[in-house]
Amino acid sequence: MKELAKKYDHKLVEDGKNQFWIENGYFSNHDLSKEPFCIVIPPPNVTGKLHLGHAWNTTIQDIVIRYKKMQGFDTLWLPGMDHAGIATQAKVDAKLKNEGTNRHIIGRDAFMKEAWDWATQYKGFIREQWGKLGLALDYNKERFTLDEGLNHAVTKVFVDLYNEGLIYQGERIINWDPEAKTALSNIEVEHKDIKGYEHYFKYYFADGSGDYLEVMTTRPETILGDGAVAINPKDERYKKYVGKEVIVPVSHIKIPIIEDEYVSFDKGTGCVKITPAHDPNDFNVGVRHNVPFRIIMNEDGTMASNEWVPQQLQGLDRFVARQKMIELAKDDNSFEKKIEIIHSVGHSQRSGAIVEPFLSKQWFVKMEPLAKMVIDYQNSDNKVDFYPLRFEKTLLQWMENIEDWCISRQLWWGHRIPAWYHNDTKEIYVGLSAPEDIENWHQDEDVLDTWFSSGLWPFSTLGWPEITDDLKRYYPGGLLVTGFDIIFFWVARMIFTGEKFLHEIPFKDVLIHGLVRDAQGRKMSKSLGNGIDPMDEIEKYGADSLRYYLATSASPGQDLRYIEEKIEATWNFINKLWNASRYVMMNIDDDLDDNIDINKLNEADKWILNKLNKIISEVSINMEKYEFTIVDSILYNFIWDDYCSWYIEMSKATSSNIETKKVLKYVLVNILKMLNPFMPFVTEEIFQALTNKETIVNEAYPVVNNDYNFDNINSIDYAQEIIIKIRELRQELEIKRAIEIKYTSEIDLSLVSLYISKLVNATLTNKLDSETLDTLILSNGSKVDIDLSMVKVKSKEELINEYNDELNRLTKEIKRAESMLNNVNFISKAPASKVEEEKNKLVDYQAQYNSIKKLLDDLN
RNA sequence: GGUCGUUUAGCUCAGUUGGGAGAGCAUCUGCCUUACAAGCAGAGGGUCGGCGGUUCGAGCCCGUCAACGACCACCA
Repeated sequence: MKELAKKYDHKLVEDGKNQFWIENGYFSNHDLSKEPFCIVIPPPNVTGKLHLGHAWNTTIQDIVIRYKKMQGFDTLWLPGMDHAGIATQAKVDAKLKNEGTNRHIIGRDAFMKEAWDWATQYKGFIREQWGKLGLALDYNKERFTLDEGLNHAVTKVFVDLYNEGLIYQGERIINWDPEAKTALSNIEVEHKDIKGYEHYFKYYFADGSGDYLEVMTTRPETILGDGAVAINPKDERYKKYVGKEVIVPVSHIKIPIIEDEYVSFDKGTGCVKITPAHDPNDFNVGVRHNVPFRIIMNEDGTMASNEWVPQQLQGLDRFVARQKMIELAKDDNSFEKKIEIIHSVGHSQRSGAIVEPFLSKQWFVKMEPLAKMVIDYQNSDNKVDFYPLRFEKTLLQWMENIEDWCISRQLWWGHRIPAWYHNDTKEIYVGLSAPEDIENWHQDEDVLDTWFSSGLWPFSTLGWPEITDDLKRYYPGGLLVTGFDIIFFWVARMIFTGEKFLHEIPFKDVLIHGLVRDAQGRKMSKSLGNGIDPMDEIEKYGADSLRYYLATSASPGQDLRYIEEKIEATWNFINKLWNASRYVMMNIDDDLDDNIDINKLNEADKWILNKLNKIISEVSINMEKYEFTIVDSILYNFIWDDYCSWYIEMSKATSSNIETKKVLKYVLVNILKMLNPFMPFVTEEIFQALTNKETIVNEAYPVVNNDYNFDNINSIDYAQEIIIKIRELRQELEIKRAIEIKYTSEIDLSLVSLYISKLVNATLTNKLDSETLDTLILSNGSKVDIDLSMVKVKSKEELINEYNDELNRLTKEIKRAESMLNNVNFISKAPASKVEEEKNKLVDYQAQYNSIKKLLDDLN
């Protein structure tokens, strides 16, 4: 038998094990005779290293995969990474800038090579980190969202949706990121409350009367794009001006006053500048009233150089231009005032730049029919089950109010849009491959939103659109695990693409977790510098500690506050397991056979086997529901209290008994198996040493063994009551452990007295001569006398007080039980088992009461 | 404005079909009892945010209020 090191050293334990699992193909050899169970990993971005959120997310998946494997499924956990369009391109751009160049200088091909090199490097980092975490991934099937196969899937989806009219090209106001110089989808815009100003301008009437309309804007630079001023048709204040013209401040062009229901009375001044090319609402008004679309800004957020923009403003950054506009308006007496406000402003999720509403031609996915499909699906019996359930509502509400999805991005790093334009006729061709007379065509320069390819991940990774064996076998998957922050970005899109193209939603269950926060409850972020590198924590506490801590510290859907003391506590738990295992191994021989003869078991053996059966059943139920915090409390209490503190200690009384040794080992093996999905490294180490088997990962999950159900093991409960009482007495009366204590009992304790003797050095005798006794009333009311003649005993008053306290407590309990049992409604409505339970309690309480009453009467 | 979450011991959090309030850390006391002092044994500490309702019975279900937080929408 291998030996365990004297000290638990997580580094020694974890070193090499992941490599061992991979080399033996434990997670990549697939037994096709078994039922398949598949999880696809949420592909991390190739932009950086994994953070604690990734560690949490992947640990949960790993636990489920390992659990399912032990349950006899052919599990596939498919790894991969995401090319992360904007994010990666920004990183590579920054790198180029550092090297004194940029992507326009080096050109598209050279840039793509740089980006691929970047991606390859970061894929390596990520794989290394996955290895440290010990993830049961099948690396043979690893994919990347920009792989050729996945590109094939992306193109096919684009072409099919285009041919069906669900993808279209349109000129619209989109969210423009002036820093990344690309369009964004609505959900890539984060609204933040920031300080700004309401600026009030005077729009003088063109008739030279000197009168004016007051117009408010938060973005004065857009005044130059104004094509009209609108008022509400029912607004009596302004109705008379409709049809007249006003003069735009600074640019001094004339624009008409129009009426539109869109304008409200109570917001601003009731007069709204209409800037169709720079505001989505104005765009709609502009279309209705044929207001000219005047683009006054460049793609980088500087002011355009055209007839609408005065010379002094051309080329200025939009925010500089904003101030300049105010100054120029003051000069021509058209600036009224500004008022400071806090308002919500859209920021690019990736670059952080303030998003500019921008008129531009982009590709869109028509969402309504797709969203309806998802809603219908969730109303069917086949629906995806969300854990926790409330996130289904989040998804559906979004689907019900969905807007079309802008999918084109003005980037290079991504899936090229499969659209070509004819050089002469301007005709559009959309297809799986380029037109044959390619010299007459040029391809759309843009790439697709990263989430377009991520949205196909559950089947593109399995080879779709080819109908591969993997696709047939592993689609749809069993579970998706992800954070609530990407339900819209990712989960929703996988659901409708899966339903649309494979007519089946890509997973049965969706398990949603929250965010990892710092000890103060703040988001971990670069700007706060409060991020924690999971690799540092693994170095300090081991992957097992980190995994167990993450998996068991928050209930599903809740955020997790990272508290270092708690991961220390987890380390202590593993250390406890380690030492208990050492004890077991020190006491059993290599040739111990595993067949337990139930006729030779001691009371404690039966007791722990009973408990083990009970917790196996409870743990299994909660593993199925992903309730890992509950699994934790069951296992933790069983291992630390029942197994270590009670059973191992009691087993020392019968340590030479061969059946006890078998039970010690049997229970430990089952513990290791139940802990294995959570802490694969240390359980592997102990299991190998304990059993001489090759690995724990192919073991079957524990099941209830009906041979080990024993009735009436309550003598151990009585023994525990006596042990606790004697420990209290020793503490209170300062009786050293070396001094033996004698006691007598009304009930037969012959089967358990050896444990009491071992644990608290107390001996069962037939009769006590001593006059100085303390008496314990067991939970069944019977009496145990404890000899205290060796110490100064309690005074009569102290005893009377103690007994009275006890009687008071019991009186309350009896009253409570009686009132319940006298309640006709309780008897008739409560479950019979509950009524029975209360009756039994009452009998015990009364027995205890009578016994103590008698003691008290004897004293008096 | 809409939706959702959180509120339980000093701190961080569990508590899932409603049936006598739990853990870790912290605090106090006593122990190196040969697996474990990163440990063992004991102790103290909570009218489960407020109010109302349903129920034989509510931390748990319903209503309402409050505080904190998240997301969505709007923002001339």
